[in-house]
Amino acid sequence: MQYPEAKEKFLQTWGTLGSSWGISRSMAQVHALLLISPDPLSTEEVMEELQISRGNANMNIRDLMDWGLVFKELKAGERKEFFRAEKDIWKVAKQIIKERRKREIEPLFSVLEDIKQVEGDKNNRKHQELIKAVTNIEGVVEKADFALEKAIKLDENALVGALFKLFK
Amino acid sequence: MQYPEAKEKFLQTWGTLGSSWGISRSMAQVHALLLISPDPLSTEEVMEELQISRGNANMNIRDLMDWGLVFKELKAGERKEFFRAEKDIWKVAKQIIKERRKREIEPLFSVLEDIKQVEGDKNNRKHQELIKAVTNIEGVVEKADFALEKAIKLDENALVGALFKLFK
DNA sequence: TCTAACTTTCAATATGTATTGAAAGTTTAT
DNA sequence: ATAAACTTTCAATACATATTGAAAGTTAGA
Repeated sequence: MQYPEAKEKFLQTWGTLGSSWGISRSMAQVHALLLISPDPLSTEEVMEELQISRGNANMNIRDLMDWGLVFKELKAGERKEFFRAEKDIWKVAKQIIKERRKREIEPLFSVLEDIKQVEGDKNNRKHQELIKAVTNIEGVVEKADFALEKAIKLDENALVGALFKLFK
Repeated sequence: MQYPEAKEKFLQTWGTLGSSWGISRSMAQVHALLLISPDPLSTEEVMEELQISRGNANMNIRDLMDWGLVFKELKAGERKEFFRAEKDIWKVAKQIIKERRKREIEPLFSVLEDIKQVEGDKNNRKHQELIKAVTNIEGVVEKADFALEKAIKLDENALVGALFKLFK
C-alpha cells in the first residue's frame, strides 16, 4: 500500500469511528486530516484535500475548535487563518471525555431529576418501575461520571497501572 | 408532572442519549420502554405504545437481543413472544461496553495495523506524520481497551473505590 | 474611507438512514 | 395437509441530517 491509499484509509477509518460514536463523519475527517498533517492547514487546503465545500470546511473546523481539539494558528505575513490539531492522542481522548461530560451528563442528570418528581399513585406498578429505573440510572451515571472525572486526571499509564493492581 | 408525561420524557431522553452515542433513536426508545415496563411486552404492545410499525418494532427488538440487552420470554399457553429488558443498569452498561469493544476496537486495530504497513519514503514528512499518528492512536486505544476490560469485571463500587484511593 | 482578502451564515438541496407495510416465511395445532 | 397465528424480510418511501454555494459580514491595509 502506498501513501495516498494509506492516507485515504486513515481518513475513512477515523470518519467511520466518529460517526459510530455520534460525531459527524466529516467533522471526524477534517480532524483526521489535521492529525496527519505535518503543518497547519488553511480552510482552502482542507476543502481541496477532502473535496468539500467552503461552508462545510468552515463549520467543521469551527466545531473542532469548540471541542478544543483544533487551534487557530496565524502565519507571519499571511492574512489567512491556519489550523492545527492537538496530536497527543491521550490529550485528545481526555478532551473529548471532558466535553461529553459537560455536554451530556449534566443535562441528563437534570432531566432524570425532573422525571423522578412524577406525581401520582406511588403504589402503581408502572409508576414504581419508572422511578426504579430512573434511580438506578442516576446511580450508575453518577459513578461512571466520577470514574471518568478521575481517569482524565491521570496519565494513561497510571490508569492502566491502577486497574492492573486490582487484578494482580 | 403526571405519569404519562414522565414516561414520555423518559422515552425521549433515552432516545436522544442513544442517538448521540451512535445508537439508533428508536432502538433506544424500545429499550427505554422495556426498561420501565413491569412485565414483558409483546411486539404488538411495543408497536402500540411507541406508535411504530411492525417491521420497525421487530427489527429493533431483534437488535436489542443481539446486543444482549433484551431477552425473549415465552408465556405458558401463549404462542406470541414476549420481551423483557435487563434492568440492572450496571449490567446494561457493562454489556454495552463489552459489545462495543468487540464490534469496534478489534476491527479498528486491524485497520490501523494495515495502515502502518504503508510503503514508501520513510523520510517524507507526511509519511512520518501518518505513521506517528497511527502508532500514537494504537497506544491509547490499547490502554483504553485494557482499562475497559478490567473495569467491566468490577462492580461499580469497586471501580469508584479504586480510583478514589488514587486521589486520597 | 474604500477595497480586496478572507470568514461566516443560511436557505436550498442532496444524501444517508430509519420507517413502513404488505408479502413471504415459519411454526403450531388439528 | 391445511389453516391460523405469528415473525421476518425488503423494496418503496419518508425523514432527519449533512452539504452546498452564494450572499452577507468582517477585517486589515492602502
